[in-house]
Amino acid sequence: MLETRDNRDNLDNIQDSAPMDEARFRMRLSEMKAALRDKGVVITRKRAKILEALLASDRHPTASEIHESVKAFYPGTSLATIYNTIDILKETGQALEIEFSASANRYDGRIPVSHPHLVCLACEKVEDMDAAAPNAPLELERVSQATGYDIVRLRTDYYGTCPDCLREPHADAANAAERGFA
Amino acid sequence: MLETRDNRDNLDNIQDSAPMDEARFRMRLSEMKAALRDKGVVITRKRAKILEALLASDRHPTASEIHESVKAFYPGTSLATIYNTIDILKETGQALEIEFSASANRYDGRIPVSHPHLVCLACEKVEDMDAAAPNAPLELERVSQATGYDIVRLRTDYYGTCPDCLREPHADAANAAERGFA
DNA sequence: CAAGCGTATTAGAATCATTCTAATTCGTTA
DNA sequence: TAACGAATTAGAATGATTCTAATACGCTTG
Repeated sequence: MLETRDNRDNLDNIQDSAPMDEARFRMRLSEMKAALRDKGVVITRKRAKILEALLASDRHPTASEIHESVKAFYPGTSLATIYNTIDILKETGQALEIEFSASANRYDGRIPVSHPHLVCLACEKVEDMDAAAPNAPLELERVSQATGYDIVRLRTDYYGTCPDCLREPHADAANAAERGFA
Repeated sequence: MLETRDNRDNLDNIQDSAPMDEARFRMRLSEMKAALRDKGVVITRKRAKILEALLASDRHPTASEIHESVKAFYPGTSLATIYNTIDILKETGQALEIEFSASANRYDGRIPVSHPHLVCLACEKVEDMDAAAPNAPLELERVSQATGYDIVRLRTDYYGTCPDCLREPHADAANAAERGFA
């Protein structure tokens, strides 16, 4: 362990995450369901929709965005159910919470382990920066050793303005609907 | 620009931030005051105390921790004044906000530019990881170029349990009073 | 099909950090 | 001393999240 890694030259790989193709979507979805069932959690129809909404959005949805999405199918759904399900996903390691105090938290069910994000301060979307993940600045174990902390998670987020918002200064959070091929 | 940097071998430098010595404290304090005056902001006695409380704490205080600290000198002080002053500090680039949604935000007036933090999930303190700053994983400009974003800030935080809390499982936020040589 | 049990779901209240508001006070300068 | 703008205040408003206590649902067993 503690292997040395050279960070040069792997920047060419950086790219924001592409929309998930349907095959990957289905695979990840059953992965999540399986993980929940393993813990004895019942996959109700509402919960299934919540998982789908989480995966279908390519902007890392908030609890309330998921809520809107689910209500299109099950109008009576309560926000509490969304939070409840998200909690289970977090506990089982199936979703990553990306905390924001200024606005609502966002959730990543596609890549539930820590990885860099691109956060647009204009439209508030959050994109994955997939390729940079292996670039993780300093590995957890190494920082643990160096600091005496028991490090369990690394958060790396880049804040700025996304290309869309750079082009159209007034593009706001509204143009960020779900895609939803589920 | 876009110079290549090798990230190997500079891990030996990692260390959490030491308490600020008095000389550095005074220097940074007048730096902050000067920056505010430049913007036409009046440095009232209360505001001076707020700056001092921000600098004196080595755990990156919350607004309400600063409030407590200031109330020891000016009992009538309102929380709104704390937030008000923090806002000015943020606007003038004199303090960095470290957002947490689960609990209150914390503020860094010592090193107001983006740098890695060590966050203890047990006692909630936030320490600077000074030496790792030059290690910044991927420079802002480089990520900007690679992604098309206009990146303005990088957040890098390591979450875990600090050495103190590892030793005493029940050390809580209470044992984190201000030092206060101001 | 009916009864019973545990989980899921609900509406609404509670919490907590933060922001807002409108009124008051302070500091400075004339 | 008067007057103006900035600073400060208490308390209300906001908004995300969590809590609570009651109800509904889904499944199993008789």
